[in-house]
Amino acid sequence: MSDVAARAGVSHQTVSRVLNGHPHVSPTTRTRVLAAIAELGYRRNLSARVLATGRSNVVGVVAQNTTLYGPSSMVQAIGEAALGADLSLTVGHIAGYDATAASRRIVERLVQQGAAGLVFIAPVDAAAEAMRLVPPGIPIVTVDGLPEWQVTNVSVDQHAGGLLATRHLLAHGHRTVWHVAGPEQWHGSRAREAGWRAALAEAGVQAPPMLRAGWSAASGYQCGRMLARIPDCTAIFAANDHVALGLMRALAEHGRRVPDDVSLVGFDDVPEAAYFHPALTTIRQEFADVGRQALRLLLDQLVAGTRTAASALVEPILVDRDTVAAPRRHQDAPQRQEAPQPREAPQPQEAPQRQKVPQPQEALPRDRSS
Amino acid sequence: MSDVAARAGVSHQTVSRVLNGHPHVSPTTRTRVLAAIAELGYRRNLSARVLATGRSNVVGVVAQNTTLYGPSSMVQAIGEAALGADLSLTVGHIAGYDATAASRRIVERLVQQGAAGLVFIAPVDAAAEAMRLVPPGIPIVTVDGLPEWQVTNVSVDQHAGGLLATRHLLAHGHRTVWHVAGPEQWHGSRAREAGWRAALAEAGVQAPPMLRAGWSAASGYQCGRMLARIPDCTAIFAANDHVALGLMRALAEHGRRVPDDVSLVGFDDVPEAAYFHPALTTIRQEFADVGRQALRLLLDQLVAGTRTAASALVEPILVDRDTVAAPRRHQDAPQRQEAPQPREAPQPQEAPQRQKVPQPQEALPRDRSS
DNA sequence: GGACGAAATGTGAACGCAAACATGCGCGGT
DNA sequence: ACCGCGCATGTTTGCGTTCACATTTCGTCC
Repeated sequence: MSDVAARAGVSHQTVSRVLNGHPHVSPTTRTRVLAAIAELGYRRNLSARVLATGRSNVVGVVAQNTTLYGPSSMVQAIGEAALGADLSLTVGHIAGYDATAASRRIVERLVQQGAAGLVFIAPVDAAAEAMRLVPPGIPIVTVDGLPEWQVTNVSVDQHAGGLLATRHLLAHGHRTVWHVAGPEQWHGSRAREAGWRAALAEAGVQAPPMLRAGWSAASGYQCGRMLARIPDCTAIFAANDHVALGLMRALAEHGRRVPDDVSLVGFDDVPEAAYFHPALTTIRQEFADVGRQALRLLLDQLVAGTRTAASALVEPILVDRDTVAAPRRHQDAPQRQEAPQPREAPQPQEAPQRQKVPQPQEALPRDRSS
Repeated sequence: MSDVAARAGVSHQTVSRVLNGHPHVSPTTRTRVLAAIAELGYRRNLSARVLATGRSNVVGVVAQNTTLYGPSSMVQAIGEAALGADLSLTVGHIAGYDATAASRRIVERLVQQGAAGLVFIAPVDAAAEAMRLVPPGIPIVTVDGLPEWQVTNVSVDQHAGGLLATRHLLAHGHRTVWHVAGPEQWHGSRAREAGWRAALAEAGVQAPPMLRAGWSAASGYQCGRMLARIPDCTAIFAANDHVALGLMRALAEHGRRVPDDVSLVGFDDVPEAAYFHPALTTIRQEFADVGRQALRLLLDQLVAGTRTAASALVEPILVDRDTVAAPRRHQDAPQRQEAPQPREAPQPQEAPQRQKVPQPQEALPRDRSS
């Protein structure tokens, strides 16, 4: 910086003023300084700046399972929003599911780095523990956190999602709705389950036993192998879209057609859900919206200078596609089970009127993979 | 720090020594200092440290399209490897596809932050441009970069992947293989296309016209609507698994069965590919491996203190599942096209011997979504 | 034309740490 | 008994900024 000052024939302080856009700098010196900066290829040292000012404009994000669609979408959205707010982002990626030690290290580092604020993507309790390590002065926002943590939180209303899915299935005339839930540790799983139970209760039907899956197609497949053997099971609410995919495969292998024999609702609305076979009816979570709101709430705290306990809920929406139909008449079902040709096609063109082009304007903007 | 020193009854320098694990500190003072640190909840200021030492242990990652499976897996792997190497990671997420401006800002910031090294996930040219802004002193590794950039690079051997896929289809007796390519700007797309052409050439067959898709199921679906009308098209090599999914749907809607009427090979091996309907034969990219190698190569440069131009190639592997079969005899095909019942089921249980359980031990460890 | 005030610029110190150098202590060897 | 060496610790300085304050310059009003 003093090199620049020397070259421009001014003091270092004037250079600093130019750099920070302070007033009381004459246009001529400003251009002279700017020219010197350009000629020397000078870049200000952010560490020194942080040291001198005591504040930084970096926001830390603590996330796990960032290969999953939800977390990665949210991190991406937070990143974009941060860029817009002229903040820089440091993302700490926690490996694996249980990760208290890893998250502790990450938080520790983020704090030492002087992060101005922290966003915890905390769909499981592990992340909450590390939150204690954050000095009270620095603002926090959780995503998918728990209200009892008493910090600003934003999440999708998972309970409403469970309600939506279950009601949708019941409205088509199903006696009851089965549920393949996600991992127990995830808050979202529990809330969706609660929503499912609530919808069942309000319809006055008893909840069938619940199955537990991971988030993967593989675990959905395992659950599906069980459910396919239960003739009474005509409607399933799946933990997420990939679990639904695994379910569909298992059902197909057992000759149970979707949606003719069993109806299915997923969760998330991953971009490819519209192209499953058949196209998946699902509950859409607007992850990008969640990420943006998280950053906004953090920003609010940053300018206020204090932690708050505000919160935002993003409403999920039902995306109706081809995996939900009215159940077949009850007497048909056993008849079908005893049919000699057990391995039949799972409904491809049998109901051509459902064969709508899967809304390209809806699915196109969201590209995945490779 | 001086507070700690005062409390422990030593000088600040001794505290510093303890913090950095320097020798020549007696065990008793060490424990005393440690105790004082714990009591005071002291945390060293990383900015000051960076300022004083001139070196930082943060690695910058410049990435775009981090919601895609590939990039997110790689970022995740880099993050885990970095944690292991006691480095911290700053991830700059570039929004959208064209992003020279955004990447420039991100690089600028990373450099100012004093990043010790940079990883560019650069599957398109946009990222390369910003690479010029990095001062020559600081090491760079690109992922999916181009050899002519003259920097250390690691990528999956996409050419070999194209070769693998095309040869596999040809080996099953297909006259030729069609290709639905990914976006032209992506280096990987071009390399896969080249591999496809090479395999075709070595078999002495002419390349059919090539289709261009995005990475999404939606764009695959659009391409599939065209290909489904071409009776000669019996084998397709898809840009990636999601494109393959879209293709499968379009083919099914036109009554063309996979693999009976047309065989299909995808790319990536996303966790749910084994649960597509039918299970997708695909080329697996070991993204996590790529990420780890990238960090290793960066580390090598960090200790060497110079940029190098080493590089690593990760070999893709063919994962054979249920979407590739021998083509039907030629006289069968037209007969099928003229059949009065045009909308028939796309091969569910007709070939039960292919109905293998989709290797749960392979798909289980990789959980996605929500 | 002088005084006053605002604008423009400069000066010194401090931020928290680590590196280099300086000091004090105890030990063993001749 | 003395010297010298190595270990343990303290002191000083500087990293590149910004901040608070001091100083100079310029325009303007009476």
